[in-house]
Amino acid sequence: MITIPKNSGTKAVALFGRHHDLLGVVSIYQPDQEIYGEGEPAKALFEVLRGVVRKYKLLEDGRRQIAAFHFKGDVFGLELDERYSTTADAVGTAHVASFRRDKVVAAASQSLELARDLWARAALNLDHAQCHILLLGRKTAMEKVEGFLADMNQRTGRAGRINLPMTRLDIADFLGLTLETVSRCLSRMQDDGRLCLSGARKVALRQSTMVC
Amino acid sequence: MITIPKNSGTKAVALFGRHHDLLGVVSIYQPDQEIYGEGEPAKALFEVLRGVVRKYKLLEDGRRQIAAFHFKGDVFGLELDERYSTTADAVGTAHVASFRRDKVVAAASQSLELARDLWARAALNLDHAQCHILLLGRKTAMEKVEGFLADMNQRTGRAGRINLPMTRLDIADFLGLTLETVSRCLSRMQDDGRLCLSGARKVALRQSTMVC
DNA sequence: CGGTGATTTGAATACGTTCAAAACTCGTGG
DNA sequence: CCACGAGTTTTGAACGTATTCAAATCACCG
Repeated sequence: MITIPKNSGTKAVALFGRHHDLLGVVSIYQPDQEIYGEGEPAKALFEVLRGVVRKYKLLEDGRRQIAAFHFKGDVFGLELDERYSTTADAVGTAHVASFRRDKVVAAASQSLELARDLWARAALNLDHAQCHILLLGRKTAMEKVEGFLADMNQRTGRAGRINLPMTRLDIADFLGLTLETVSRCLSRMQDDGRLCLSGARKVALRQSTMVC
Repeated sequence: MITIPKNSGTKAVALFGRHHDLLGVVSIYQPDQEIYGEGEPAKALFEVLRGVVRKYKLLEDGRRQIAAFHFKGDVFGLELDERYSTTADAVGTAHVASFRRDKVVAAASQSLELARDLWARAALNLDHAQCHILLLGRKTAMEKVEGFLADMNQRTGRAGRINLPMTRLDIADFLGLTLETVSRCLSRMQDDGRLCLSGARKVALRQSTMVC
C-alpha cells in the first residue's frame, strides 16, 4: 500500500525561494516515508523546506549506506539523469517541495541565474560526496564521528549546540560503522571532556574549532 | 619547480568530440604530473583523450583517498564551483583536453544539447561517487576488489581481459584498503579460479558476470 | 643481465564488529 | 502524575577482518 503524503499539493513555493517563475508542490512526509526509490524514473527534483531527508543505497542482504542527509535549503534528486540512483526518505516528519524536471530544464534554459544556481548545487553535492569518500575510505572511527559532528555543527548547529534528528543506526550507516561503535566514540569523547550529551540526541561541543 | 606539460597547446579538439563551437587545448601530462590541485581556482574543465587520470584528496598525515579514476572520454573537473575540491594527476602518460570554464558556460547557454550533455556528465560523476560511497562504507575487502574489477571490466575491459594501468597502492587508495590487502584478495581470487593474473597488471576474469 | 621499484607472502597486532544484556528515553494510558 | 512498554542507547566481552611490519620474490627498464 502506498502512503500518500499529508497535505500533498496544498501550497506552491519558488525554487531556492528566489526563482519565482518556477513553482514547486509542497508535500509533508511522515517519518520513514519514502520520497523516491532507487531506479525509479527521475521525474522531479526536491528542496527540503523543513525536517531532514536521508538518501541511501541498499545491498541485497540489507546492508545500508546513507550517502547524505539533507537539511532545510538543500536540494536533492539533482543527481538525476534518467533514474534515481538512490532511495530518499524522511528521517522525521519532513516538508519537501518538488519541481518537475522538464519544467526546471525549461526554466534553466531561459534564466542564466537559475542555470548557475543548479550548477552550483550539483557541484556542492559532488563536493560533499568527495569529502564523504575521504571520510569513509581513510578515517578512523573517532575521526569519522568527529567529522560528522563538525559537519552537523556547521550545517545546523548554534554555537556548538547540535540537535541530532537521526538515530545512532542512521549515523552508523552514514559513517560506515556499527551503531555500537558510534555510541562508544561519543561516550569516549564525553569522557575526554570534548562534548556533553544531554539525552542521546542533544550534543554540546566543547571546541567548536572543528572543520570538515 | 613547475613542470610544463609536453606539447601543451599544440592541438585543439571539440568537447565530447561533438561540440565544435567549443574548442579545447590538448596537453600531454607525464606520469604523476599534476593537472590541478585541490583548492586552486577552477578555471577549466577537462576531458581525457588518452591514458588515465586519478582524482584524490590527502589528509595532513599523508593518507590518500582516490575519489575516481578517469579514462578516455571521461570529463573531470566538472565538480567545479569556485575551487577544485580534489587534486588530479596523470597515472601514466595522459593526453588531456582542457576547456575554459567561462567559455563552457557561455556555450552552454547557447546550446541546449551542450547543457544537457554537461548535466548528464555531472549526474554520471555523482552516480559514480554514490556507488563508491556504498562500496567504501559497506563492502568487505573481497567485495571491494571484485567491484573494482567489475567496474574496470565494464569501462576498459575486452571480454573479461583487463589491463590495470595503476599500481596496487593506487587501487588500495581507491578502495580504502592497504596495498597488501588488495594483493591478498587478488591472490585469493586466483586461487579460487575466479581470475588469472599474467604479471601484476593483466587480469583475465573467469566470470564476466560481474556487475557494479 | 643487473638493479630498482612493485608485488607477494607471512606473522603478529589492532581496530571495529558481533553478540549479549543492561540502562535509558519518551510517548501513552491508567 | 506515575507506571508501563517499546524502541533506542550504552556498555561489556569475545571475536574476526584488515592492518602493520618484515622479508622474499617478481618484473621491467636500461
